Amino acid sequence: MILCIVGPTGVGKTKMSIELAKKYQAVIINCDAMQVYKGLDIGTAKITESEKEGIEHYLFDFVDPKVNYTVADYQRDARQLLEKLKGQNIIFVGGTGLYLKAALFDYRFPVESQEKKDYTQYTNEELLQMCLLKDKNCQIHVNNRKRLIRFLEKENVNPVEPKPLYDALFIGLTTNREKLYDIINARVLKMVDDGLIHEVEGFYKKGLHSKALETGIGYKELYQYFDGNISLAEAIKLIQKNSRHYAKRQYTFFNHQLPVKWFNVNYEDFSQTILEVEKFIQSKN
RNA sequence: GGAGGGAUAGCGAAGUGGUCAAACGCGGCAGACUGUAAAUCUGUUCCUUCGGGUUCCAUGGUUCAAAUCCAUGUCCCUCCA
Repeated sequence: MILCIVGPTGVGKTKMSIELAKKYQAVIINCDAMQVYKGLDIGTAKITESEKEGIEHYLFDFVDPKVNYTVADYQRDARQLLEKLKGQNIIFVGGTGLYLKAALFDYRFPVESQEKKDYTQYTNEELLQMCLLKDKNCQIHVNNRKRLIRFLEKENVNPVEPKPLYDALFIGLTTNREKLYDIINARVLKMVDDGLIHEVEGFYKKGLHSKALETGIGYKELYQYFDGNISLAEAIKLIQKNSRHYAKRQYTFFNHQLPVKWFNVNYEDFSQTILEVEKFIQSKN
C-alpha cells in the first residue's frame, strides 16, 4: 500500500505520517524538496530523531546543500526506493506536489542536451516567438522567461496527462485559511526561537550559495538580512508571508494536479482526524 | 488661543474641473505548471441579476460636468503661543 500525505506547509502532515506509519507498520519517504538537504533542519521543519519514534525514514537529510537536487533526481531516487521496498507499506509525506507526481506518474523527462545555449541576448518577446515556432500551441506566458528557455532546451515529451504508475492514495490535510495562516505565522516565530538564525548563519559564514539556500523559505530571507539589505524584523515578516503564499500555491497544485481526498484537521482532538483518515483508507482496501 | 498641512477603495499612495470606478505598490483571492517547484509566472480585487448601481470624511453650494472649486462642520498632524 502506498499512501501520500499532502497539504500546505504547517497543517500537520508529519504528525499524521507517524501515526499512520505506526498503525500500518509503514516506512516513510519524504517528498519535500527542501527536507532532502542535510543541515536545513529548523527552517524546513524537518522531523527530529525522537519524533520519528523509531520509524524508518527515507530521502530525508541526505543531499549536500551545495548540490542542486532536482525533480528528476527525486524521481530516480524515489522509484529506486519503491523498487527496493516493494511489498511494504509506504507513506510519502511532504509538500512538493511535483515531486510526488514525477515519482508516481508516468512523468518522463527529456534527455538534457549537453550544450546549453546562451539565451541572454534574446528578449522575452523573441524567446516566445522561438517557442511558438517550435510549437504553435505553446501557452507559456511571455514574462515567464525561465519556462520559455526551458521549453527551447528540451525535446518535446508526452504532452498528454501522465498516467499513474503506482496505486497510491492521496490524503490531503487542510484547515480554514485563517487558521492555517495563524499556524504558519506562529511556526515561523517558533523556528526563530528554536535557532533558525543560528542555523542559517552557519551556512552564510561558510559562504555557501546554492539553490537550497537561495530559494528555500527561511533561508533566502535571512541571507538578505545577513547581507544587510533588510532588518531582522523584516526578514521574519517576509518568511511568514512567503510561507503563506507558498501554502496557497500548494493548494492550487494539489487541487488541480493530483487526486487528493481532503480531510479537515481537528486541532483540538487530532485523534479524530486520524480516525477519519483510517476509515477512508479502510474503505479503499 | 494663533498659523499652516491633511482626510481617496482592506492598507499605503497618486490624481487638483470632463478621457475617473479612480494610476501604482502592498495585502487578499483565484489560476498555470514536464529538470530552480519552498521555484517561476499569470489573472483578479466597491456592489451587480452584467443592463447598470453607489463611491473619494460629512452636509450644503458653484457648474452642463466635482475626488478635484467654495462654505460650514468633524477628525488628524506640524509649528507658534
